[in-house]
Amino acid sequence: MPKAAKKPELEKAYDASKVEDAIYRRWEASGFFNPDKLPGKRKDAFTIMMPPPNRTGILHVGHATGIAIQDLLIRFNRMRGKKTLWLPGTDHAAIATQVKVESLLREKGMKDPKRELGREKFLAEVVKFAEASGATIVKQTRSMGASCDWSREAYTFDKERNAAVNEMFRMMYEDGLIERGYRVVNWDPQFQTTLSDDEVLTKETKAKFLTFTYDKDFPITISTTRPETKFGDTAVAVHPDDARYKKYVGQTFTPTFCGKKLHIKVIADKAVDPSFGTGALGVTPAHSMIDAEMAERHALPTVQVIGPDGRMNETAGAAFKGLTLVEARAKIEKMLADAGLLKGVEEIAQNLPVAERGGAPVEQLPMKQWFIRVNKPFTLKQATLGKWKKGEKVTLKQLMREAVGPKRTEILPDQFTKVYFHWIDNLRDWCISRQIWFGHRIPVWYKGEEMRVADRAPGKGWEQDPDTLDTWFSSGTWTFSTLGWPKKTKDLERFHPTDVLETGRDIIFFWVARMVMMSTYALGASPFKTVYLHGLVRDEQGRKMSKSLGNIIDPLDVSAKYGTDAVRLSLVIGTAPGADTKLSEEKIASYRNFTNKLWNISRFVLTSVSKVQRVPKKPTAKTLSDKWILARLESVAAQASASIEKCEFSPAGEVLREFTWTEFADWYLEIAKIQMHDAKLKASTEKVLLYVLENVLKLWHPYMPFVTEAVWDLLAGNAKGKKFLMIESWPKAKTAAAPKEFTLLQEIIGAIRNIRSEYKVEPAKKINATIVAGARAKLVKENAAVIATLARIDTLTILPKGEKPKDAASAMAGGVEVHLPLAGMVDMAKEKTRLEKEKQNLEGFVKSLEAKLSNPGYTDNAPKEVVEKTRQMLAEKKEELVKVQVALNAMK
RNA sequence: GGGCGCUUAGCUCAGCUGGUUAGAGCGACUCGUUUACACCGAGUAGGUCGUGGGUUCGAAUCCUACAGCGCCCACCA
Repeated sequence: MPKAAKKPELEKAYDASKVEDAIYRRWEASGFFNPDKLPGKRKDAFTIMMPPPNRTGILHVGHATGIAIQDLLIRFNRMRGKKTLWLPGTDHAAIATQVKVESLLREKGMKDPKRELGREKFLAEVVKFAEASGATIVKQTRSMGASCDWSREAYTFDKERNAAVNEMFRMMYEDGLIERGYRVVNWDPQFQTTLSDDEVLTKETKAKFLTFTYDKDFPITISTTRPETKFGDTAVAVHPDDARYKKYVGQTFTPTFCGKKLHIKVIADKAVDPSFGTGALGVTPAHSMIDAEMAERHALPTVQVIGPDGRMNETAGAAFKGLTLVEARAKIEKMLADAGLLKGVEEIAQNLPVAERGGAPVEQLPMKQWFIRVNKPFTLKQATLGKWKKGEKVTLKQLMREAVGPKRTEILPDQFTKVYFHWIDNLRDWCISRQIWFGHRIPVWYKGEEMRVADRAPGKGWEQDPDTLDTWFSSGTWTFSTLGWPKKTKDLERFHPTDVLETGRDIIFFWVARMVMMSTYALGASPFKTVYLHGLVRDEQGRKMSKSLGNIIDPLDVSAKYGTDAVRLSLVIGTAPGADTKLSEEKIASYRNFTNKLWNISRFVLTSVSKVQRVPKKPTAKTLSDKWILARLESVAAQASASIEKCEFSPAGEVLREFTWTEFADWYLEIAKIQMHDAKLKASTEKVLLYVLENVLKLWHPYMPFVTEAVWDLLAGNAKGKKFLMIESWPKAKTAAAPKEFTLLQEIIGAIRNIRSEYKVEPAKKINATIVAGARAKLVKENAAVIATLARIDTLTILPKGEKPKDAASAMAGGVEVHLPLAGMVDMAKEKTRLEKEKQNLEGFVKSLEAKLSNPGYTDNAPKEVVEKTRQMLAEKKEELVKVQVALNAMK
């Protein structure tokens, strides 16, 4: 044990790299990351499920942002006495990981890794990679200081999560929500798999827009950018009101298009825009989802002419079979031109659908796949969202819509609620089967014509569906599969629904919506109370970070250089939810400066007090400055707490920063130096210093866990029952009015400093000051030492009100006059105009408030607090009005 | 095409439901090494709040039109 009186030795500059690892190891060893091991009675739970990073590589700065925000919330709530669970994990990310491993194997010289290795060996490679990647991610998450419960770590592809996936599939299948069907799907010819609508992006390209007829006898001219699909046309659609084509509607033609005979029915559909192109369009039900919908309305047959290999198939005719789409397109154009059928070629801008991964053009093809039906009513097995009872019929879409909104799941920033609803309204059935090897195998077994849904083979001769599930199917269960579902565990009961989901705004549809769907469906409750979305972290010029631009800021690199706390601050302060943020090393360096500032504040306090000790209770304030700093601390704690509760991390951080740097360090610390010279004030000043420091450390802990814990260790090092700052209790927060006299004191000091620089008094030279203090004489007298030191005055003379300082010439000789109150310097004419304007404004304001309060519609309907606040404001404004009037009268 | 935003100091942004003289950080400039900190301190300069109109006693804030920028969704075939 160190001796009680021994003072800590602190380095001049804070060196994060020397302390962080050890601190994290001590936190982890304490067990306090685990909610079950937290001390004290903790009734309320606070839960965050960490969005599992993909096991495709390493953490980037976006992950670091998430970790910083989530850890902030977790540490804040842990200190506030909540039973906090932050459950970490990783995502197998099916397609992304498989694609990554494939390309790694190619780099090693394999030409077609999947074919060369076969399913089993290839999967072994993927698993090996995923394991290594998972280990890296965990290590990196630790180094960011994440206080998550590693004992509950989950993986979207482990046994428990597989059980949850299978159970979810079974339930939905039995409710008729999962269905196998032959439908037009998004097909990625490069990776040979289906994609969900959300995995398809658009890319702007130029395309040839051909206008032509199928053959010379066909009466209607159509246009397309994709002539190769026209072999699959089964109709031509026109608008019902289009007079040009009315006579053909209902007729069937059998034109020969580039050597292939078609059966074309002319149909009328309101979806057709008569003003675009020729006002007629060839309907290709097999290769366009829009056309497929039209085909459904008109009972048209589907003819597939493009194969899964991205080439023309035999239905397109012998002359075209095997051609790539580009080849076929050129050939058709030439044939049409040669036959004199081509009426026009135009170059137009077109949005080409491409795969999110790989970027290959996506084809729309009819295929037999598994779908989740979002518009199909099913019978609820439990009361849901407080709106529906067990046994009622609803659709998944209804559930997803109802779960979000005021008093339900709240999305921050608010404007994303609209985006969410917009997406829900346009949502189509979700294709969940993928022709990817890496992923949860579809739990369906076939034997001849028979089909069963089961975890394991139902018997001999059954073969499992070769496909796997869309990775978001398993991620959708994340908030509850991580707690043991489908088993009815204690964790599930205690920690679900979770409190906050913090994630990137780019996966609101992919993930957030799917979690809402799965949780409301399976558990009858929305999976989280608040969704906090962060934006993209960009470089200092606002560009996306990418390897090719070489502008990537690796959170681990900069953490090593500037300290993890600095990196976390730079990601949390100065950013707004949902908005993209720009990050630069300069910004990180400025927050490193702040961590160092806090370190040095601590160093000063710890080395200048006679005894390092904790001061748990608010000490007695002996001076104006003591009163001021203690009141400010309380207000700041109240403000910061309120802001953090509302997930306003940046404002809270700014308030704390302002308090710590400007108020505590620049003002109070300087004053404390003076007070500590006074034997009568020494002991009390030390207590104030220690007390404020202790609370500053607490308030900052969620933002900068490492440096605060490091200092705490020094502060509480000798205390009995020493604990981690991590589990200390959050400062009690009340708003307290700081004494206004202190502001005046600051003004006096400022005024003298100004005069010094006005007279260009050399800095080292002390001056004499005569203060005409008037009514403030008491204040000046009591704080004479502070004024004299901070303003560097040698002798301070306080003159009673009305008496003028003697010689103006003394200023030249180093004597300075300070006239107080400062209002004496104000231009009277200007002041009068200002006051008159203010009077007018106040009168109007008072009038409007009175009108508001005399309106029963307002007083009866508005919330009580709001009405009360209005009353208070009225009283305040009336008082102000009187003051303004008095001031005006005094001027006359 | 539909939807959602943004435009405030040289740069990055705060500014909540209208209410003192519009703020912060970074940068610039001046001064200063006083034993917590130069990863620092004391100061200074810099804004007709995108433009026009409107509502109001009062507008950066509300409404409206316009201009510029961004994001999301859909694809006109």
